[in-house]
Amino acid sequence: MPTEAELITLRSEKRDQLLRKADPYPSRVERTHTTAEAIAAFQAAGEPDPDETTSDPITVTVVGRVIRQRVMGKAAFLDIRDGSGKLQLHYRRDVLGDTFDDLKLIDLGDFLETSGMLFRTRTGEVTLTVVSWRVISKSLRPLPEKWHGLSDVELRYRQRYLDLIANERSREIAVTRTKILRAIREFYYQHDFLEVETPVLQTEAGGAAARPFETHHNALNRDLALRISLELHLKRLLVGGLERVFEIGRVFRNEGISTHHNPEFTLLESYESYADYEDVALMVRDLIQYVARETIGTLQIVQSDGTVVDLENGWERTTYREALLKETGIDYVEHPQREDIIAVSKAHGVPVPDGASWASVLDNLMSNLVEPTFVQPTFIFDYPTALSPLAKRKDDDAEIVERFELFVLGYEVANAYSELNDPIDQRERMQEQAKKVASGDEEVEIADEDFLLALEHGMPPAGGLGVGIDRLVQLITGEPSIREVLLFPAMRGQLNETTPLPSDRTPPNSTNDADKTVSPSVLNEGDED
RNA sequence: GGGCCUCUAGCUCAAUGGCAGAGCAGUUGACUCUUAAUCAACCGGUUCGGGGUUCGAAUCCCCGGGGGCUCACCA
Repeated sequence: MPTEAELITLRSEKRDQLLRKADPYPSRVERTHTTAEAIAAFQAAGEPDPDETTSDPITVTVVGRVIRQRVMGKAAFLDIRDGSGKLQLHYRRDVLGDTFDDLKLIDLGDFLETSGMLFRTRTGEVTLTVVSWRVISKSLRPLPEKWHGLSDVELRYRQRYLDLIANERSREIAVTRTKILRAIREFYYQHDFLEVETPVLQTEAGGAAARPFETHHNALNRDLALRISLELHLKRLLVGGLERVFEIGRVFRNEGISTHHNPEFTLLESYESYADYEDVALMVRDLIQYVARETIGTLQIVQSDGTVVDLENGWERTTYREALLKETGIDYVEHPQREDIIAVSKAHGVPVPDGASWASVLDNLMSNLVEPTFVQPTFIFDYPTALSPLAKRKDDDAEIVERFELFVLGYEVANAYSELNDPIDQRERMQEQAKKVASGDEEVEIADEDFLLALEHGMPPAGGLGVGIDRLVQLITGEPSIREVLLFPAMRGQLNETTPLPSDRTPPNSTNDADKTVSPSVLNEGDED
């Protein structure tokens, strides 16, 4: 009787019947082996046959969620899954007696605790002969289909738990992501970096050119912003004498959503005193190679479209000026005037937004015409000073800073510089940025007095790095959309209305007197609510 | 925000202007080595919402909503 409401009602009634026998939601559960451990133990013992008296059978208690059910009269096979894998269970009426019939109360999705002996079936599958079993969690809603699984992208993102249940690939990505984070931490620990945490709520969001989210602190009656980068606080720590620090943290940018942008994303930043951007370039290459080796065991990474990214050999270096010149024939230093660069941009078919500064027009050119061409890992060194208010100028050219960005698959994966530690220059550069706000450029670095105060106490020379973790995970998993590597990507609106549970469910403690086996016909008539 | 595509049973999908269907899941029955178990019967719909055109709309048109891709935006 399957509208969704009816499916739920049926399961609820099975729950009630289970309640009369035992609590289907016990808090204490027994488990001697994961399913993977059980199979391994069976094999390690030489696969003793429980029907033979010559050897001791392997007896285990395992737990897991029922994902398939094949009932054949007086015997049944159930597949359960736990975090380690799957195990087939064999229920036999001649072994279980009356408790065999309780299988009727089991639905796909329920969690079981089962004890018994392992054997190998005729068709070769390691299987548990169930001697005793019980329900340890009853599922009230039907799961996605067992074969086709869940493919509706919207449901996969909004109800990720269903995606994780139904799709192996989804579990794989989630696991790879945590392995990547662990490998990053290991790498930094090995290099004597301290992992630190800095504020998410800030009076002014700085360290990057992006629009922040605004919020409000009631007790202080004060507007606050969610951070857009980690940079300015981490540098304060360098001032304080922590020589090597890193943070992996969520930052928030009030911008559009795309296959490479989510409003909140995970940023890695690290700062190393007495290093410069050349040191950082070597480090980031080592870091990414280390992460790839530790997580997927290869440096040749196949993307979903078949492109192979080679993290072993690429790593070409070019400069900002060279890259633009080579790809477009434009030598930007020959176009120092705003009107001039705008004309060049338009001549190359790149539209110019109203009020764009010289720097943003130039940057636009790069991101439209040049960056997409770098598929294999490529460093672009030496950015125009106007684009990089927090980076140190080159010794021999004040208009260029010691900065590089790393591009893979046409998008930015890392950004680094020799950090600007001259407080006077820093103040002027921030004030320069402030002027852009006046002329209509909304996304610029703001002058942060607290940060400048720290710098004025002296910050050691340092090399800093920022890596978009979500994009790195995309690269390593080969996923073309950032939403696939975020467990809960940002979605517009809400989950569609769902079928509520029946309202007359009795809570476990209030003993309900018998009677209430509602017949299907009764259910059909009553359209309550 | 623009363009293109998309939304049908719990899930996966058919039906292109003419009675809204199948598989899985579910219920009942048969079945003690199955594994997408099998066999039989049954149950299941606000076709995303609203309006319109038409004798007749899942289908065509308009408005709105969700989602995907893409462009713009976005280091």
